[in-house]
Amino acid sequence: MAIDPSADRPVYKQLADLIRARIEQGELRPGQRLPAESDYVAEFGISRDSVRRAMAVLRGEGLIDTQLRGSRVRDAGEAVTVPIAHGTSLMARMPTEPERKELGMAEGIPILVITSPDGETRLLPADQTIIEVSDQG
Amino acid sequence: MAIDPSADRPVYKQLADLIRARIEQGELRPGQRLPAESDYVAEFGISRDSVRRAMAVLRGEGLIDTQLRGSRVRDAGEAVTVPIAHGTSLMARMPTEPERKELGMAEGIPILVITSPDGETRLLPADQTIIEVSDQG
DNA sequence: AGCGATTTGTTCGTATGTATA
DNA sequence: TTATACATACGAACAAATCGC
Repeated sequence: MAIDPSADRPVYKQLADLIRARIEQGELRPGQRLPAESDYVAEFGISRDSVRRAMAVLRGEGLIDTQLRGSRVRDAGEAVTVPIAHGTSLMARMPTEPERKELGMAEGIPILVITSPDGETRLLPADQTIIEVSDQG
Repeated sequence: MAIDPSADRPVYKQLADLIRARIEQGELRPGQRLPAESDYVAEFGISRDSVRRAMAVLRGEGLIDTQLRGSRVRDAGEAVTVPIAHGTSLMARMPTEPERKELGMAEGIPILVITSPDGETRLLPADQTIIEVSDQG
């Protein structure tokens, strides 16, 4: 139930699993503030370092967003449906830190690299984009 | 050139920038072993904590892969071109830690979620996949 | 087969800085 | 201004896996 420091799985991953489950089960809803790091320290008797690692895992998964004021469950937000046409190719990767800053993206969000038949490329934040294959570009 | 602890940018991000530049410039090639954490500690006179944070940044960007034996520059590898047809929709996100383990993926690699017109979904590791829009699925 | 050295993984502690309420 | 909460950075210790001898 709680966290077992003697378990095989590291404490911070156990906590990440626990919080992730609470998010997926709707116990923590999008936009909602998570308890402070110190709350988790007190609740489970673990170090702040372990709590911060757990938060870093969840940020890396794009599940939470941490500002200076605390962490919140990320809102799925409104994704724009982008139509792409025949001959277009597409891939996804993580942005580098400078790219991420440039695009004003949160952590844990991939970018879509869309290459048109003419060779032109677009970078789109994946959390705001749904690709739909259409007849016409 | 080196790392300036008094700079605005955090030490670990400075180191990440430095190593990333070496990778992008080909000074560190795909498959090549990076210096050990202790080497960077000695080279720049920074803490191991900062070095590990820098490595975590680069792992999160999918640029390096760290095993117990050390970190290596990730090989671009062969991506399979997957054709998708009209009516298919697509999005990308980071896998959760359990998903990542399940799919046997390295850190810092997004997954492509492809939904066919019939509602069937496929999960594909983004580093092995290039999407190509074709007439026929 | 063993055994030590290397290297990363985890976890604690402490301290200081910075932004927000 | 004070209190809260996260960000960065140092140090220390031990565990676990791997490699070379």
